[in-house]
Amino acid sequence: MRLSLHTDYALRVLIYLAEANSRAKVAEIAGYFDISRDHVAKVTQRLARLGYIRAIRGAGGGLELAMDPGKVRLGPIIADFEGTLHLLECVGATEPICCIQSSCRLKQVLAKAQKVQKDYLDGVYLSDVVQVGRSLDKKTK
Amino acid sequence: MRLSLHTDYALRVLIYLAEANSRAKVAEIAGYFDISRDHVAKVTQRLARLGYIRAIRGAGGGLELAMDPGKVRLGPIIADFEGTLHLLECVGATEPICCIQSSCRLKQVLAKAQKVQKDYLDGVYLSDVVQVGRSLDKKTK
DNA sequence: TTAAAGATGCATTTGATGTGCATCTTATGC
DNA sequence: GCATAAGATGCACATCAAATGCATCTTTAA
Repeated sequence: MRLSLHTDYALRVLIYLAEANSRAKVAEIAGYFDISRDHVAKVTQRLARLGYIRAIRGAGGGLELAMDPGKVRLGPIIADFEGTLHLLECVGATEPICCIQSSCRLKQVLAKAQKVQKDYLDGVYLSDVVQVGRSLDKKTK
Repeated sequence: MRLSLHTDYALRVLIYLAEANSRAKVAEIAGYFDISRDHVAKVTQRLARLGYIRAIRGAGGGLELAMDPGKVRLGPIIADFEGTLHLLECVGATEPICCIQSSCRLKQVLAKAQKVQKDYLDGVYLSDVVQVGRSLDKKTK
């Protein structure tokens, strides 16, 4: 029931970029959150491939948000970074998994439980969780 | 985001007992679901301690529901078997975990996401997911 | 052409979960 | 009261995904 660290980092990177509102380097973000550079790099690659951020290589490069924070929903980001969202195996299965499946409605209940959460998160935007333009206390220049 | 197998088994045991509507042995349940006996035993111990079922030792013993299926909510069972339900560490923390915590509202959003799911599951009862009195197709015996 | 910055693959570590085994305790019935 | 049925419990090991660090490659601005 816990989200992976990658999801955590993905959200934090987006929040950082939204608040900084400018280009930032991987090393800078990693330093700010005191996380491994490698980790942040892997997360940002994925965020870039998914279209949330732009990664600019070369000197003077860095990362920037590629979308308006008011248009970035949290639900899909979490879904992208968490592989399966199924609470139990049977929820996503088309074939019967357990032998009482014919009678039990657990599957539908769990599917609904996932949906109410997903629906809520789909209604929350990046702009809802940040203070845009706030000046971040940079730890190191 | 996936529930542990113990939670899965706990729910299945309760469903089995509710449908069987009679005393059942650990070995019988394990056989029915084709699961390790040891696993079921551990789950049932916990269910017994939590008051959901009664475990009767000795010859002629077995397990029976200790509560009316119409009064057993799924939410608390899942919460009992899943240690932490916090989507991210910061959600359950009282101390600041990450350095943007002062400004970010991710914590509140994730807490709410958990709550909508929990609220839904709290409104679902064991009796909602079973067909009480249905005769189970016993595999053996 | 050099140096800055991100991209990528690999190898290793770690921790939680799952699994089986051995043994103990309790209760029933002859 | 002894033998047996059944659940309780602790220990050791296996397994797998997540996390982590390292080395190297690619792109691009100055």
